Amino acid sequence: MKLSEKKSLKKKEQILLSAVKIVNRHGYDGATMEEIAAELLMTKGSLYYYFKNKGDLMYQCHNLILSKAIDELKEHINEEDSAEEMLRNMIITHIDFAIEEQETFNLITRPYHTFNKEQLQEVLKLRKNYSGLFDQVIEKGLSSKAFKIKEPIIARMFMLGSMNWIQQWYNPDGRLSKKELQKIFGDYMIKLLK
Amino acid sequence: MKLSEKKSLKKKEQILLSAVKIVNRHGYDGATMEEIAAELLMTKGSLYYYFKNKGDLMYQCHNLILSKAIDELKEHINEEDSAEEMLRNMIITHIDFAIEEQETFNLITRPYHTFNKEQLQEVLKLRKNYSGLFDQVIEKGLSSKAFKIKEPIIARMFMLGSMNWIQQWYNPDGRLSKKELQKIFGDYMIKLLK
Amino acid sequence: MKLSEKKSLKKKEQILLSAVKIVNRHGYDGATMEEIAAELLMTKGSLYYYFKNKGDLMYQCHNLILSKAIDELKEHINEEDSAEEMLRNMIITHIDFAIEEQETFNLITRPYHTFNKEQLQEVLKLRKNYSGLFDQVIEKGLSSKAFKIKEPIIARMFMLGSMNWIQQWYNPDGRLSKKELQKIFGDYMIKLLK
Amino acid sequence: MKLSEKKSLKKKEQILLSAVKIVNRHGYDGATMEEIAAELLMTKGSLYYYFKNKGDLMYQCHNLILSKAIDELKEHINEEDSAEEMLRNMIITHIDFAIEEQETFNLITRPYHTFNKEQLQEVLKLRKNYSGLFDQVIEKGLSSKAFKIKEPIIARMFMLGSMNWIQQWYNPDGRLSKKELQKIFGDYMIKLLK
DNA sequence: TATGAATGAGTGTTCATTCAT
DNA sequence: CATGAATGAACACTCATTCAT
Repeated sequence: MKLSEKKSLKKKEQILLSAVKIVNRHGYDGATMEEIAAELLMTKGSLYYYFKNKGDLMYQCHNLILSKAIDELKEHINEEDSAEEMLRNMIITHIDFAIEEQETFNLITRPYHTFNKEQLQEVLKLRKNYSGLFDQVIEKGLSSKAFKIKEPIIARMFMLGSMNWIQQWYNPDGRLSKKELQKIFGDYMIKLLK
Repeated sequence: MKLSEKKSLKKKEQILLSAVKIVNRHGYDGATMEEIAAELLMTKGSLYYYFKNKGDLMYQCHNLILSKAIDELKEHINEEDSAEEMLRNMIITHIDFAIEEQETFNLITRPYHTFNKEQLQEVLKLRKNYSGLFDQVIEKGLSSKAFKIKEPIIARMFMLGSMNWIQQWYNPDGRLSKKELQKIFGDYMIKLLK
Repeated sequence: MKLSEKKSLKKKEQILLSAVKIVNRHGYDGATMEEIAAELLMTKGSLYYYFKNKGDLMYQCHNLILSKAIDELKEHINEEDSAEEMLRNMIITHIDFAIEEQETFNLITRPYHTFNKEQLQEVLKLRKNYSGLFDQVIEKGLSSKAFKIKEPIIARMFMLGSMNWIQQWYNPDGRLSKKELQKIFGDYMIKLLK
Repeated sequence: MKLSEKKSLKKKEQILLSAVKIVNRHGYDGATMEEIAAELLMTKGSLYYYFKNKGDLMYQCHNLILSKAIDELKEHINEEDSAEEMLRNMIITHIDFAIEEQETFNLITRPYHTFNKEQLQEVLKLRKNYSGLFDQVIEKGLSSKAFKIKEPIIARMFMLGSMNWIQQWYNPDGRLSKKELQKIFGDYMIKLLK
């Protein structure tokens, strides 16, 4: 890879991070190319050198965060730990993303409104990937008899839903710290699965 | 009340229902006055005869659905039934709304973006009202020793979150019918609380 | 004239007075049919029974006030009084109208924008009429050698302009009362003409 | 300053001049962004690149003309000339602006309707500035005993009013040329003040 | 590469006007 | 006579997108 290409990639990433910030603040629709560019002291025209259009940029934002989350989740999956341990770690990660990344992690309302066909396909693939990791661990728990549950898929969606909702009500200055919350949610999940 | 006033109220309701439909389709921001009017074979100008502005219309949509939901929930609360029975019924109702009403019931992302100050205040009041009904039943279950749980508020949010998420993945043609889903969710909730 | 016609005329006058009030408050463009009607607890649709359109109503407002002013001016013109006395009285009247009637008496900026061709013609006739009364008195003063001035028409416009401007700066709570103002303006006018 | 900035400023000025033309033709309310843009073969969207909104543009129009007028007035104020000479020159300038710039110079009816709070404040400051220059010269005439007048502020408003009115009746093809008019008005003013 | 500038389609809102009842 | 209701044209404003330099 040439130096110039490297530079370009770096810039692209910078823009992406700036965009993520704005999207988390104002949502996909509320984010304007102007504001994203301003964050980096650029002009909106320049964004089109790196991204085909707004949709593309938005898609890559979501993709970036989602991929990051997948990577972090994978780190918790291994042979040594028990299903319960792994799941508790995954819950911590998910809640971290839900609270910290807000909108871009939001496994969005009406994704077909924000993304085009190809993007949507890719997004759905990633999400399947993401959910699959949870399924995998639940499956492991089931085969080791640690968990007992009839509809594991529904249970997984049940769990993810409850965690995604956190961003609607979480208050950093609230009675419970993020850590305590993660602990409680872990407990509930385990209780649910056992 | 005069006949003409009745008629006007009816029209207002018609518009509201039409708006709810559009909002459920495209979200609050995506809904245009034009499309809402077109649904009723009117012109957008006419909408302003009944509603002060788009914000007002959107607010009343949300208010309408939320109030309906509250009313239905209340029907399930009484002295005879056990906390478990009541809760199961409430879950059925909530899932019905989440699936059927989609966006307008969606206990929205960034409500302060969609609603103005006064509207927001009213909306938050209604939501508190709504959640309060769940809290009430959980409380009853706790005092009758039917439920055992340490953080009832968190549990309630856990439950509501999992149900709100349903609209993201529910597929009417899927393996499980809505009814089956409601049953399973009920079971999970009870397991969680016991 | 039939009773019904009399009634209709009365209603027309009521509307006119209401319209004058609104116009004085918001200007010709700023006045809305809605507000004018509301002032009389009517609905705007009804106004069209009495007036062809907004332009017509606006025109008749101006016409009404202007005619009233002409009538009052005429009362000051007679054989006995000196030109100076008559002029002083006319100044008092003019200033009264300028301050009290504001916009409707405003011998308007861009009348061709507010009025149509025929209306404009009529308005210009009335205004000529109005100015003519001042000219008449100035003429009288000139022939009686009470006044000495070379360009009486210009002088008259000079005088009217200075008085019309009063409504831009007059403050009822200011240092000078309306009466004092009228006196001072009278003095200045006489000084100018002598 | 960079070349591009200079260019931008120039464009801004062009737009301003175009806007002034349109406003003089149709008034502040009557001027549409569309028409202003069309005058320069632009589309209205482009105007918003240079001005925040219509109010801003309108304000800057008025500000521009008023500032220009103040500058020209100031050129007539100096130590050598007599108060009378200076005043005659100022009258010429004022009448020039009143006739040539019409609406934008019009020391407007209901400015609080056209301008927002901050703009209004600035406008009023400029106007005070403007009137103050006249007051200054009158004051000078009074202290040199060239003028004798009891209420100099009222006299100044008397004078400005008479001149502002000129734009209502001035006809370039009339009996008197602008120059002759300016001479006559000067004479009247001096007569008034002496 | 980056930018300044321009565009045009879209959207909410206002309001005079019309008309059946 | 009066009204409720509907209309449609007009207008300010936003914003993604384009493109010459």
